[in-house]
Amino acid sequence: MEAMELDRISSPSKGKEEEEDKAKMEEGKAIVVLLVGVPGSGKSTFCDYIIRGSKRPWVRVCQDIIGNGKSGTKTQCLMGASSALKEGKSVLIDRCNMNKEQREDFVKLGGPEVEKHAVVLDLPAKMCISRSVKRTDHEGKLQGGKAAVVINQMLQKKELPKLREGFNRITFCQDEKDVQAAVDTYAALGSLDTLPTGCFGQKKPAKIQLGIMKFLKKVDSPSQEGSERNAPENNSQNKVSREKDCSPGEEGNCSAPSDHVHKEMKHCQDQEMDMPTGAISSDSVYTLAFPSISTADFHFNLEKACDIIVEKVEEFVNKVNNARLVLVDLSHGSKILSLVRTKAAQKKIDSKKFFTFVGDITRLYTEGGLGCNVIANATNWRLKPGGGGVNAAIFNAAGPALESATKERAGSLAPGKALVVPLPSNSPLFAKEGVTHVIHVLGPNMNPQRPNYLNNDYVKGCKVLREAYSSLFEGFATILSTQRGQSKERDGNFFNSQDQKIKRESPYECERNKKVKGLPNELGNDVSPSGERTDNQHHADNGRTTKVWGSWAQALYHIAMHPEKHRKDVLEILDDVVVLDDLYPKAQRHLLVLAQVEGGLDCLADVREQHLQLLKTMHAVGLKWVEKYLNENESLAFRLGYHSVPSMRQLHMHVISQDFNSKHLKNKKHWNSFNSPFFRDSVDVIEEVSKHGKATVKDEENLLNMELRCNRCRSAHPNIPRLKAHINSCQLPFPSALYENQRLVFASGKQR
DNA sequence: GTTCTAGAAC
DNA sequence: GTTCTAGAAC
Repeated sequence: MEAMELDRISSPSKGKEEEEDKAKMEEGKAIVVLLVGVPGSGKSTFCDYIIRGSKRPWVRVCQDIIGNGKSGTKTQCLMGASSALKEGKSVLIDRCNMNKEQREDFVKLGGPEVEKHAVVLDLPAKMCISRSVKRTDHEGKLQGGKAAVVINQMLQKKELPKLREGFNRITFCQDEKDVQAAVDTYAALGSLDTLPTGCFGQKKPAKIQLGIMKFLKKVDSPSQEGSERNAPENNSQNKVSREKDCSPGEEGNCSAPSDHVHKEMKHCQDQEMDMPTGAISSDSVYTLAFPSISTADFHFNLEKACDIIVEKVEEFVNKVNNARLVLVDLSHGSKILSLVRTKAAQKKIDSKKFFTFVGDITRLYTEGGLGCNVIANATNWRLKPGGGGVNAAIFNAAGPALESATKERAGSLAPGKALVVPLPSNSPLFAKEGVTHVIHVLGPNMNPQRPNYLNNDYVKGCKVLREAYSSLFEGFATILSTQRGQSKERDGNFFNSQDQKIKRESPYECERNKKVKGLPNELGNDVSPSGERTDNQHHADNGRTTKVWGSWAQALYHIAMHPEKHRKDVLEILDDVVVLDDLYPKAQRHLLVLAQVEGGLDCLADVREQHLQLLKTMHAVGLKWVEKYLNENESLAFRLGYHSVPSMRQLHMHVISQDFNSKHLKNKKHWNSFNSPFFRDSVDVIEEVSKHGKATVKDEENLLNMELRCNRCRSAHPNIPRLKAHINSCQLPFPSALYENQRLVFASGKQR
């Protein structure tokens, strides 16, 4: 009797209709849905609702009753699921499935023909415990006081599912609304319907501020505040970065950065690569791995090729943040890698953004621990598998999915061109390696045995090779501009990407819109509301970032261009700077020193070595005003600096007193824009530009969103009013770094 | 009920 | 950049 093993609830269709449904099933894909959740999270109810309302035949496999109505084993569940799949039914796996090990055999069920989904019922522990404690009729006999102990133990070991375990789709439910939405989604699924792949419903990790609230309730009393005051700044920084490493939904239950990062960093030490310690973790960085183009089978001169690689890499890395390039070669003794490393070091290319790596480009993640979203393929003009080198390896590793996806887009490729191909999710390269795109690129050929032979014409050859790398990196840039702006529907979870902030109502639309409204992305190219690039509005020229500035963001630009027309608004007009009070001062004294240059010097990212003198002038003018203000009120202290990513166009330096006593300081962004690394001290900017020809900008969104800490004692505060109340009276010294290098300017003889 | 935050609109 | 305001947090 089936009911003994499987809690089968058939579709509402009966007789003839059932036959029809069965026939349809043979065309559509069956789905295995693994429920993931502790007892009391509502897994059984979830299944019941789906089965009750669904047009698709479902079978619920419940470990609690699979042993003749009693608790059974995982193997019994696997067998039950397998036989249901053979009948063309979709399966709901109703067991806790709390860790990867528990899930892995289910993910293999039915092979690639069967879709594997996970639905995570990540409801508040309190709720699950209270449900379990109350119930008296639980199938698994887990009820009463025992439930609380078991649930707490399970939660300690909780391991949220990842796409890389082999799931096509993961839905995270963190409240009843989410659960209802997931039920509706699955219940509405007809036999032929499929659901989009990727992670859905992940929300922001537990807010840092919540933790602070709990903390403050216990310790925010005058007598105890000292201990917090003494907390070194580093601790707070570390705390934030660690919490950002949490998987979404972990609610502070995280322990360490992902295994992947460990693996990668360990690998860095083992491998022949110049990736420094402290390099950007792949958690947050889009990575393109590429082989040397044309130097293998196409016999292109190595020296010349290396020069071009370094030249093109330099161009690209100057344009982007938070993306990196990796030159990959199979051979440990690769001459090309060592040449490129040397040249890159000479050019002082940021080794966080570019490094070399020895390994198989098709197994960078699984064998090398290096997560790469995009890989480049040195292909042939027919865009076909074969040839023996990288091209054969990539087509082979990616399976037929890549070949057909490529064919859909182009039939051939000219030398110097590149073709971006999104990798279908059924490609093993996507599933195992986390590669979302392959960029085919064709370089110049110096091999008489191959097509398009250039007969040693290196003038033309170098031109084509340059073009090839430009096309490749532009292709990568296009991926960045769309992937960054849009949701991470496909690859959102593979490398545990940061910035998984998704809104409640319509996660993907909102995320996309937010990016449009927000700061420019790394290339300075915004994304239109439809998610497409609007090239008529955005462009990058000569490495300078550009973006569209709203009308409200133009005010400073107009003043800089025509200061004489704004005499009433400005304090001082000099040859190349204009000084004015900030219209909404965030402190007792807050003025702006505005660069009076034409040609679109809009922000710190646009600053180059040629602007060094201007930066020094701006600093000197700022100091002159500071001196004046200190004469008026010697109790003040000042910082001079820039916002990493300003809201207003035209390079401007803030000169701001550190009291932050202002009615205009209203929100977290205001505070953190002056009191986190987002604020770049002018002295540091000048030093960076004179040493490296450009300034560091820290434009991570989380900097503006980080917890609120006193700029003197670094104590944490739950909200702006509380912070303001605190800073109003805090007299402790500023963090020591501010006293170095004259970052903090105060009246001589006065220790602030 | 009041305070506060954060997203949308400008 | 600010203002407005819904709704979350208290």
